[in-house]
Amino acid sequence: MQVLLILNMAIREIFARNLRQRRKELGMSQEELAHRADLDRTYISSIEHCKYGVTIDVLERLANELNIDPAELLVN
Amino acid sequence: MQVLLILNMAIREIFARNLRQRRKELGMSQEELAHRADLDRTYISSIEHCKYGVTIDVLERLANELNIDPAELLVN
DNA sequence: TTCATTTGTAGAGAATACTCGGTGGTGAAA
DNA sequence: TTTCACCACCGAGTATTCTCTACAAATGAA
Repeated sequence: MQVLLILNMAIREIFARNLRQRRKELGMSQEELAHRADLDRTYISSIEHCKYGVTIDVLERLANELNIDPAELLVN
Repeated sequence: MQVLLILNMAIREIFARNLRQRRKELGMSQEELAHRADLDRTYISSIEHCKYGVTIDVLERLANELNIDPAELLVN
């Protein structure tokens, strides 16, 4: 049952969870990540709350600053 | 040299190449893929030509119809 | 060649991503 | 308590994605 729930998790949630987790792993604030990826601070907060479906361009910039492969941010 | 070029390929191009390759592997037309993913046909053509940076929501729907993991469409 | 299928491209409009300025809340340290 | 760093959220505006219609070029089979 738990498995099914995880498998059905929408991609926004997967991305949000991976983003926040990786950001915290690096001890980086939303503000710092936003600045480095040339994005707005409030936008980082928004996507970590699944408010928007980010474009792959933004995903790439975030992955670059998080020293992670873009695809990694989408794996469940 | 070839390696550097591939590594520097923008994510739109990586996605475009993977999408077209996987679609053709399944013998699926742009029209059929568009219909199944509930997208416009001309839009499929556009993204295979890197005209837009797709959202992860669209990426997910395409991956679903191509029987592939969303992350796979972003691996180089 | 001829016909059918598929694909490329352009333009206009609707939908949504993304920016920007501000307000307030939480928890930890002084 | 006060201060500070970090975060959630709210409009409102700008930029871009995505839809739709139309037409033309390419491709392949008969």
